[in-house]
Amino acid sequence: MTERFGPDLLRGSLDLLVLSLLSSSPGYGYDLQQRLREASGELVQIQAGTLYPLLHRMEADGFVRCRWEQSTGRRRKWYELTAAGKRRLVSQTREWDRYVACIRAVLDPVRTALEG
Amino acid sequence: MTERFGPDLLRGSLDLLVLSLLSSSPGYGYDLQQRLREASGELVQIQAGTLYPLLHRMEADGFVRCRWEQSTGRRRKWYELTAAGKRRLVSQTREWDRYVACIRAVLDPVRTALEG
DNA sequence: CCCCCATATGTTGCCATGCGATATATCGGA
DNA sequence: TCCGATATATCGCATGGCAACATATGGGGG
Repeated sequence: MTERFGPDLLRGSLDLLVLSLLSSSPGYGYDLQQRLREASGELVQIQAGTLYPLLHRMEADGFVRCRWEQSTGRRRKWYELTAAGKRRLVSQTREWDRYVACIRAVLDPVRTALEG
Repeated sequence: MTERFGPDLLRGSLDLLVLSLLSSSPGYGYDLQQRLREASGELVQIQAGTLYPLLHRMEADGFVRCRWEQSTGRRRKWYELTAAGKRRLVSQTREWDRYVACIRAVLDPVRTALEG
């Protein structure tokens, strides 16, 4: 099994990943944790101590809205994207793409020197 | 002019970028700052308060070696990659590629839903 | 029936690091 | 002479991922 990615890498896109998961369908913390783990091929395992504060921040920023679900067995806090959250997802995705392209532009000359 | 990238994004690849620049040719702090600015199309402007500690860290880790150059006018501290630094560059590049591919894998389903 | 594990959410303190501000010094040109 | 670019360095702040810990409950096996 390949190693997990370090905090410094994750820092750049954890918000975006969660936004993206919520865009597929609403979810609660523990659920998002599993979905991310699965979707990333076990490579991104967001910790509880990271995820819950992150969700709280997003709620404070108005990107998600949440509601408690008590009826069906377990007590769960369901999150869904707001309109602002959807806009955020789009802009964050663009930003990420721009960033990746930019890094590639810096690395590529060296890369060809190394491999070519 | 497009906006600069935030600290959280930079965190994932600043080391790699500097390693990459030094792999092309040795350089001193201020020089690397300019080279990175240029190579990134003005998008990555590493601050002095970021760059110098970063270089010191890399030296402590044995990835670069440095020597003062006083003779030609200005006092400059030239850095070059060590063998460990070159190995580091290769492994960090691979790690970055793996990461980008992983994020893409998570984002792509949503992306097609948004745009397609 | 009880115990343990998975589920579920939360907080606390630690640590790494990018950044703005500040300090210091020198060179060259207006 | 003075100012801006060059050049290196450090300090304190804010951010956020993480391990550890706290708490609670549901369900299955012994």
